[in-house]
Amino acid sequence: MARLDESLIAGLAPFRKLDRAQIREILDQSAPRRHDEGAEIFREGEEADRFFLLLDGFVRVLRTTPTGEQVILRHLPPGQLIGIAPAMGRTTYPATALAASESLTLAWPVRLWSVFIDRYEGFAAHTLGAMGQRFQDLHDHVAELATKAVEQRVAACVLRMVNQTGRKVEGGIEIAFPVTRANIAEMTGTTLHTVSRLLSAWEKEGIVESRRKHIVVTQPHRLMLLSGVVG
Amino acid sequence: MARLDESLIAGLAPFRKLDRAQIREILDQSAPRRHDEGAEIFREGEEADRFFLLLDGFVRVLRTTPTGEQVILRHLPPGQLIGIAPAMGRTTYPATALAASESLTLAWPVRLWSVFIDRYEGFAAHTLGAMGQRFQDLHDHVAELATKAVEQRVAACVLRMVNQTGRKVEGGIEIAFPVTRANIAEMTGTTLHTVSRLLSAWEKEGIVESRRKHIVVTQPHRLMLLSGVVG
DNA sequence: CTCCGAGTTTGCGCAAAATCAAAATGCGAG
DNA sequence: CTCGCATTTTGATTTTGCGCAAACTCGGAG
Repeated sequence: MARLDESLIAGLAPFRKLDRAQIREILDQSAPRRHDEGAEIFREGEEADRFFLLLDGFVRVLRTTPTGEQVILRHLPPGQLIGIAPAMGRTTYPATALAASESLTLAWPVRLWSVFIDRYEGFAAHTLGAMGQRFQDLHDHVAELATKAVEQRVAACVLRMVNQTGRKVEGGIEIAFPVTRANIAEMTGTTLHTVSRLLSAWEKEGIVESRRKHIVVTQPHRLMLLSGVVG
Repeated sequence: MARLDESLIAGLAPFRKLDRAQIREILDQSAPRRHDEGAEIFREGEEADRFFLLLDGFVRVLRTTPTGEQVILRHLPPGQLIGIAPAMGRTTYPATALAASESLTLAWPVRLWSVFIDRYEGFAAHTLGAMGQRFQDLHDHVAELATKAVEQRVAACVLRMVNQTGRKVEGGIEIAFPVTRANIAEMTGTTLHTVSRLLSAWEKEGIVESRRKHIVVTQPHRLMLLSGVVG
């Protein structure tokens, strides 16, 4: 539990306004869970009977199309509530959540949702704020897919991951969780072949360095140019 | 105001659980507005100082990219609350809303939002439900853009409009608000040329009929096949 | 140490769709 | 009725990026 304690600071954003006793109350009702990399936290279509707080690690939210392809909708960093579909009146999860890296969550039975909303000040506001942010992201994502060329999309995708989760290392900024070419392809609506070609080209240009499942951006500003956020 | 009265029945879904006196109370605080086709209801980036209930007509929600292209994110039918970003902690509107056809809205100053939430039972639940639905739609939209080929996307887009707003006419189902080829292109991330070619081809096949700004689907099941919702 | 498999790289040809260009068609205003 | 503009259609050309195929590389299991 040393790991848990150390994660709590980062992970308790939704409960920021609460006092120590209230936090204890909430934690006492939760079940901590550890998820290996790649493990399924919940699956699309399952009965939505729990919601989670991501304490540590990263979660990939994806959807499987009727024809079997997977689309990665979003990555979530620690501190986010996940699986909150039931709060929006859904009885089943609308997407699947996988641990993108070894992760730590707290899980609560869904009936506690309304209790939390009623009892803890700031909880509802925090949730709505998070939903607003996710709307924003989804709108961006749609706009990007609809207007940008493949290279721009991939550049924007890498930048987004860097912004959300980048950590400084010598020589650049690295993405803090394992990402394969195929993952990036699933996010950007292209193929792993194309992603591989682009990353190779960028590596030749000195814009990024990548080992397997692992990307370091050495010249973020040049990626920004490619992504077309500026003229 | 005859028009308004007649619209109220359809438009008051968010207040379904209220009694007559409560509805009167709410209406008394609202300002009705008429919007011509193409008129702007609110604009991306503006201070979000009001929210709206769409009583009649259809609203197009769109976003303008830094490079000037427009992306249509969604169409909203009567009965929907729009401009509810402030409820999610935003101070500015995250997208632009245009009247897709002549429309009628009620507008409230944003400070009433929390009053409504506190005072009227079912209001919060209705809002959350609507947000859940929009998340679902956005996820679908992303998945569609990411995995489907152009013809499938356009087919799915036409079907979506038909499902949301279709009205039966002799010979098929028509989309109830004006849509141009360019509009469809903005929704599906393609060009109006391609959309035009597809619609022409479908017309030759007898799947749709279209005059300008106006589409009637005569064989929905064949569009479904094209959209790839089935194997 | 070697084997194996997941992940990655690369080449080539092709089909889909964008772009360029131009004409045709309606619709509404005067 | 006619003009002008917005919308739509269509053709020719070019580009993009996907599908297929094959090879390579790294890292871990035995």
